[in-house]
Amino acid sequence: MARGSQRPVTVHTIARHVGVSPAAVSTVLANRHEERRLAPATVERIRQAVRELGYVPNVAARRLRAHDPGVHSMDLGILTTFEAPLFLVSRTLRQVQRAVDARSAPDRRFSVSIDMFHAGRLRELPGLLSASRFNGVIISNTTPEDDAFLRSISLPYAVVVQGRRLANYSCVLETPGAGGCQAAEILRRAGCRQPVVLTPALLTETTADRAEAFVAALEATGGRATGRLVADGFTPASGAAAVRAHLATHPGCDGIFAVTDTLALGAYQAIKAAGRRVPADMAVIGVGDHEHGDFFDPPLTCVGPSYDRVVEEIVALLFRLMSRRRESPAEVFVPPEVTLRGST
Amino acid sequence: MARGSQRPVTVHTIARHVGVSPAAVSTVLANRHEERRLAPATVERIRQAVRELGYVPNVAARRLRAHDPGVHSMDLGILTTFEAPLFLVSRTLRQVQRAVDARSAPDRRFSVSIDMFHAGRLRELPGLLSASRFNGVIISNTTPEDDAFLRSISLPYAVVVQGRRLANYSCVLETPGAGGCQAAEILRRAGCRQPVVLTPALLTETTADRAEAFVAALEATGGRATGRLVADGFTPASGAAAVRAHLATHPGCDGIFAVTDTLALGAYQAIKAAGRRVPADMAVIGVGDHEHGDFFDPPLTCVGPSYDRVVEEIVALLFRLMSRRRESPAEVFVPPEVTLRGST
DNA sequence: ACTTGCGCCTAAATCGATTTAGCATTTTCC
DNA sequence: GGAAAATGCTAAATCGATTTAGGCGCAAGT
Repeated sequence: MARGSQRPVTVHTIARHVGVSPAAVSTVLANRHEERRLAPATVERIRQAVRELGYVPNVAARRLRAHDPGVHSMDLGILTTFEAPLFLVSRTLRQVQRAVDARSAPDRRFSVSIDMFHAGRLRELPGLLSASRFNGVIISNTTPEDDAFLRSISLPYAVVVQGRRLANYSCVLETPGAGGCQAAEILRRAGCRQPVVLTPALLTETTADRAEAFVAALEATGGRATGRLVADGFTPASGAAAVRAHLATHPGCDGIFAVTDTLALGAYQAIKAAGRRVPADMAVIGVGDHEHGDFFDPPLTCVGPSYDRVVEEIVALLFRLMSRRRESPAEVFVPPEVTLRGST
Repeated sequence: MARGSQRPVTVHTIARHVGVSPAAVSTVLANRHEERRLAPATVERIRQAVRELGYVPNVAARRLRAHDPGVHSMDLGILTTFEAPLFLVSRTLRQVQRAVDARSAPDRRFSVSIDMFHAGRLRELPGLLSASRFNGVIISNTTPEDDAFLRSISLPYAVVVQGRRLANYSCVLETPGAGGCQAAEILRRAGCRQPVVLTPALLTETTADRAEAFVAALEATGGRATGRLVADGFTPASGAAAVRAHLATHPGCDGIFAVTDTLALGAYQAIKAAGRRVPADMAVIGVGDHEHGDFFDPPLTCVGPSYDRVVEEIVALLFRLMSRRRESPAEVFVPPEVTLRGST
């Protein structure tokens, strides 16, 4: 990459412009000109130059300088896409924070932040490759492009990947195949004859796996070839649209497995709007990734890993990686649990 | 604060320990020992020391060094509490990102992250005071303690505060009093005789204002003294518990104004569980801060500012502050809008 | 005249990691 | 045997901001 040509405006630039030393500029920027007795006229000239030249402080430099050598500080990141809903991320964050609070000490500080990238463009996240932003990260909601990118490189710090298997990283994910099978089983027992799976167009590895396992399980138990509904996005609105269209052409449909809960929420609306009832006319299963699935009407039956278990594993793994340097990558599978509620 | 005593493990520490130069250590850490022809034995000794001494790279130093002087980079932060739900924050982030994407150029890069603090402990957020983390921030969901802290200091960079008025900062908030009045008016028109307001125990300035304005408006229009339900937290479960208890003792209650939508969701459940109907037996109003209010059953009537408008204003203000240094603080009020849906 | 003190400012070190230029050896090759 | 090449490493500069120790000139005090 070609380096930019214009040099940035630094304290030196300003100092030269005004005809003082960088020390004077720094003093003014920190508002310590009184105690260090700079002449008011000088202060004003410096302030003027700062404004005119559009000075922007370099946070990395400030941080390096301000850094207390006696304090270990660790920067942790939770990386996810803009496109994904944040419920899950917020639970991850809370757990990470709990872990961090427990481990913090006067000489050991952590900072945790959520950074987002556009789906498929993880590689553009600044500082990821140069290892100049984080000491450890949790990566979730990646698309296949992002996965390919991750596979092609090796990040030189602690990384835990959530929801997919990448050979060179530590991963935590739902036991492959399990969720889809359980959903198929529940719908079969509920007597559904024409169940379908509802997925977003953009699949992550986990959602794709759930859908495939579901279809495979149905076929294995002698079910008929079931439809596969594809919603435009992850939102309830797109879920509702997909279900509405399906019901119009397939009135016999009597069961839906939604691979994300927000889609299930949309399905509810379309089903009710079509004059049907959940679960009497149609059973619905979600995966428990919506914070408030229990407050859906009726409460949503789910098959999916306990998210708290998943996050616990992730956090434990992350801290293990950070303390022992160079542990070989681990794979942790969390089996999905069945939460039977009112929708089946 | 006393500085820690132990010096951190740096490349120098390792270099001294192994008996090589820091350059060699750095080379190994970057995995460039092949191209720079370090002896395999040396590489192994360095790796060993890195592991033994528990080296943790200093990200600030790396970033400073890796920094391309031709590229302006701006670090933006969205600061919020752990306790607050993330729906809103994620919308803020999306808007900020859109603004940032539009302004990015080869010589101008932004990074946006969400950083969280414990309610009331904003002051502990690392780098906030030393200005060594962000070039600009959006602060939301602060508690009165945090507000007091913010009032007592002056952050030397671009700051926009959401949802409260602080004299020395730029703020964007709902027009005070408006939301509560509108809610009262809607419930009055719906013929409610015993409306209550449902709030979490921990109030932000905005939620407190809504509740107060609501009670005041009811009293002003000759309504009777109305109850005030206090839920333990923000969750649907705590909302449901509060409403359940209230209905048991006040069977005549026929309207609820919930100052957050998650509480409204809980209210729905308690109402339905008590064998009542929304809106026939009881009207419910929320504030439109839940992403999926339209998919509640029935869809939730809301009075609240268009969140997108709020965020638009915030983002515009933030970028104005960052480009023009030292603009005097602005206050922007966004009037709440009424979204009539099925719950009233 | 000589110190003392004040007002105003600067030089240089520092934070930690990385890279470029280059220095000693040793080996290879004609 | 001597030049050229390869091997294995280091010194020092650099990124940008901040702080400490201290310098220089001038006025006041003795």
